[in-house]
Amino acid sequence: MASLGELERAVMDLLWAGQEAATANTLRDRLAQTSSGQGGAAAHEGKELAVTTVLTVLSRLEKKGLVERERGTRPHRYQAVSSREEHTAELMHEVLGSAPDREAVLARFIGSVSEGEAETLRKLLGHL
Amino acid sequence: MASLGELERAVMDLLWAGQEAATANTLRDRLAQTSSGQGGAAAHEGKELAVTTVLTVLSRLEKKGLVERERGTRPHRYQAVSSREEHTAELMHEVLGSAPDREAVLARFIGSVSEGEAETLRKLLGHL
DNA sequence: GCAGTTTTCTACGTTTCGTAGAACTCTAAC
DNA sequence: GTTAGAGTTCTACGAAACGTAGAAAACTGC
Repeated sequence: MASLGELERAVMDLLWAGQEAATANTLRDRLAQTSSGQGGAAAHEGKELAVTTVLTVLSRLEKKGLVERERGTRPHRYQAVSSREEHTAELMHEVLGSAPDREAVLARFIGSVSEGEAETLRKLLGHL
Repeated sequence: MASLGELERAVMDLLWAGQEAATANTLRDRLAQTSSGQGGAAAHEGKELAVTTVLTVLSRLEKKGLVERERGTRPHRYQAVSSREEHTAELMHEVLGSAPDREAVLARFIGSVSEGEAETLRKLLGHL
């Protein structure tokens, strides 16, 4: 129960991009616009989706614990529970966690990281 | 097309555990045995599967690029394309790769790694 | 109270995965 | 060289996840 579908991801991308909570309608509009400019990460191009579709997806994302909704206001407002970075990092831990030989995996992982990122990691590890 | 089903994972676990290529029959037998001892990572307990089931799963894993088969010998022999560590590390890169802010993700990731592993990482990074 | 907006319920088509029978293809023994 | 048995491929079905959305219910402002 970790991976997202195409539309689910598109919605999360919007929620992660905009810092404020958004309504289903807003999201539907943004989904329709995305990718009109140039090739972003939008698989859902100019497609005009029904609002109910977006709502269904949002409910599913809520059930998965990725999205939180304010039920107080009438047009409910939705927002990501954690930032994209937090979520991605969590996912990485999930992937890593299922391995009995974590250190060996980390070794491979580090082996194929760019020098710039390696430098960043060194700094981060120094702080511990 | 990255995540595995329960049975697919069980099969991969066997292929990763045994260093030699195995036949579908062998795998079926091992799947049946697993977990008789104590709680391993075997969701597929004493269940006796049909060989065709195992073959289907192996074919799917082959299509996904996780498994390789020797077609020369008659009972085809199957083996993992890459080690579990390689595969897991690759998965981690996949997860990370989809993020625009890789460094921020790495920061979060490192932040929640055990001290022992941090030490390992420091060593590995020193070698670059 | 009513019209419009918003949310929930229900549903259907597609894909993935567990599962396996039926049919086809080898190989070894005769 | 034919055949029986082992092995592989084809085909298929049920369950779950996901994209998609209409119908119905709930709410809000007038």
